[in-house]
Amino acid sequence: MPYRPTDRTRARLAAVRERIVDAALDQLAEGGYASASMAAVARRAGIATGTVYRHFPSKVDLFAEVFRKASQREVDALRATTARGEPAATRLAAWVETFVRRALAEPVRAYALIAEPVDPAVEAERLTFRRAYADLFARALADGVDTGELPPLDADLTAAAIVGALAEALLGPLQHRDAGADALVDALQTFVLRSVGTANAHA
Amino acid sequence: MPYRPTDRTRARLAAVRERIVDAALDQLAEGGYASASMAAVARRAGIATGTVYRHFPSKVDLFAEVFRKASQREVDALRATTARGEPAATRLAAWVETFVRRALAEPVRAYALIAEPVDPAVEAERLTFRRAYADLFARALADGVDTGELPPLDADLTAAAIVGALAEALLGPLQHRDAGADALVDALQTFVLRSVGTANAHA
DNA sequence: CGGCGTCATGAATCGTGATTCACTTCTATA
DNA sequence: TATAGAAGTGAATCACGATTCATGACGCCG
Repeated sequence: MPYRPTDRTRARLAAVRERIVDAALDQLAEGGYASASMAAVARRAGIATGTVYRHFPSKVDLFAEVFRKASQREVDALRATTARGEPAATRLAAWVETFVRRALAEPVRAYALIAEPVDPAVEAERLTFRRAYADLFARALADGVDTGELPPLDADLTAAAIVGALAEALLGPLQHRDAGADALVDALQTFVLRSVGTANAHA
Repeated sequence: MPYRPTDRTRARLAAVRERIVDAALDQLAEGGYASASMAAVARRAGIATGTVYRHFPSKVDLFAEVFRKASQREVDALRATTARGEPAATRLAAWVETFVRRALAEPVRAYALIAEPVDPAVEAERLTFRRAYADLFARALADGVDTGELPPLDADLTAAAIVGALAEALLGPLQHRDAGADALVDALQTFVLRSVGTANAHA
């Protein structure tokens, strides 16, 4: 029984794996998916190309994890801004603001996560990103409908529509740093709150 | 001066060019962008691969024209449903219905036009598609604001958001033929009309 | 320490599909 | 009809980046 990875080794491997995912995220932030070749990711992680394949069987698998991690991070950021008890309108407004400001702060990464063309197989994984958002919104919407705060609506469809609206509305601003973030936040909050039947735009 | 293309020849060349574009559109409808290789388009048009290059310098140029033609066709379909004098709410509701039903009728093509991953350079051209829609909506919104029918809003941003909302909300239904079209139309009309501050969902 | 796997390496391989080009077939004139 | 060029052809070329794999280095156990 000449070999059995020890804890120390196992920990080092896990660290490398994480370094690869982080490198991929950084690469996305810097040059988008187009720049995220396996060679580029490996170089950034400080390892050889082939080593990436000791941790992920394929590029698709790697980016599945990358998108999963990014989704988690973004959704956590939204979650942190409000608690479940607060009025639905307040929560939605806060989420829109956070979503927009975070996207504008990291436009290249946001574009890669939201809309940049990726391989079809990776596209499927990117859906986790949008779905994670949509789920969050859908739950808040359903709560709002239950409490009578919001009028009846299809929570899942509406949530998807909201996510699509935010993404599309951001596409222009993500490329050309034109309008002020404040105005953008304001206009999108108004749009979203109206879309769910809440007139009072600002809680 | 031994050769100079005659009118007859010029017309035949134009016809071939158009046949190529139509073949590309058909290919999109049948197998999406993923299936639309230059060889496949050429085969469908009944010509050799190299011949395509006598009409378009590159695949990007070909698909620029393809998306332009598709956009024109779709936007014309929306335009045909309403006239400029009608109430903004009526027009929006009609457009949503037409948009959704046309997409559901040709899901593969709709997916290719709306969301399928494409080469980055082609992606830029696909924006013409979304932009054409957004422009149409933006003009109607601006009119509605002018007449006082709609509350003040950023017409361009709102139009983009609406297009994004429709596209995203359709993604699920385009893949899995699950819910009924009627319910989808209804929910999206409600969403859109609310989002522009018009409570009376159905004109 | 000695030897058995693992791990890491990165150059070479592979697959894919756009693009090219040497050649053939037409078209339009004299 | 003969000829200069244009149009059509499709197999070969090319580019590109994911993936593989022969080789060397290292960690683990007796």
